[in-house]
Amino acid sequence: MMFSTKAEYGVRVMAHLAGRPGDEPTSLGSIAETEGLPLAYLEHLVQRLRRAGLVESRRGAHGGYSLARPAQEIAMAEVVRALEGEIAPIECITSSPDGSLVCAREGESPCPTKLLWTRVQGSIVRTLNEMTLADLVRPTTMKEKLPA
Amino acid sequence: MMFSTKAEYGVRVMAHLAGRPGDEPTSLGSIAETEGLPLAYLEHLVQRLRRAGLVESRRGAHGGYSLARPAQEIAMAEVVRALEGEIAPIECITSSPDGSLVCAREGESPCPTKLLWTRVQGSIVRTLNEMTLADLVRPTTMKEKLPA
DNA sequence: GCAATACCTAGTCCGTGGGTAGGATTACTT
DNA sequence: AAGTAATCCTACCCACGGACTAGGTATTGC
Repeated sequence: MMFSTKAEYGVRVMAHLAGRPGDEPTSLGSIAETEGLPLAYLEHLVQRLRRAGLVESRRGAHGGYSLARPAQEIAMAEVVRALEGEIAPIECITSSPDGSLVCAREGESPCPTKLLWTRVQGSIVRTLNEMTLADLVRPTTMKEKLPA
Repeated sequence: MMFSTKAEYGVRVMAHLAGRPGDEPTSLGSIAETEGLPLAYLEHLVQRLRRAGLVESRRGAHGGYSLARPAQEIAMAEVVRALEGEIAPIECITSSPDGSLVCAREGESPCPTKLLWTRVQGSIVRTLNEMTLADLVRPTTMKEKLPA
């Protein structure tokens, strides 16, 4: 697999929060329980989400987490990036501040394989940007419903 | 990074082979030297490529490796799959024999996140299938040439 | 004050990536 | 026949990160 459980669990937490439309925060404990995920581990992940400004927290009793923005304004690329770090298929491909793709292997003859990895990265980032959290909680096209 | 150096190095080896159009095999030693990669490690990778039927080998003196098929008939998805194993963004998403995508988490309520990962996988596999080895050695569009 | 929660730091365990080492086999060359 | 250049194969090693666990501190509601 190419993404770790950090992305998997983290996305599930976000989807869970998006499903609770009330502005009352949801405790991580309840999320961990209903999702069947280890609480202590989720704490790490949700911190990443918080530092990225994707969720807000309220401490103390009846505290918990809630989305920092409406679900349809949260691109999945942000979520995955917050959880996994920069999205790059291989190390030598990273995106510079201006958004263009850079090959880290500088002086060398430009890797003939650069074209491949840039395209792969492009397609990943594009699909991740096209989807928002809202698409997860109420899927846009449900045509591929599983047969019995 | 989402793919390991297995994919990176392996693709470079394939691109190297594609650049040597003669049917004389190329020794791994010379590839390792010109590409600046560790020979002993490449030996492992190239075995995967061989077992996948992507390269052919000739043993003994003046032996080496050559492409099993013309470069334009080798989809990069095959290469990456041979090197990295099944292409799946996360563990629960895998492709069944008939090509459809399956969520491993069976009885459970189908992960609401499935839609996300299937799309991501779909876009990766699609771009990887659209490109062939030939595209790497003589890129189709060379517009994004690096500035001095 | 007490309980429930978020927050923080540290540490553990284990698999895998990224190699090395060393030999066995095969085939060309002389 | 010997030597040598290569593939092939098995085994091993080490460091790093993923996937947690543990234990404490700070904050808030009741």
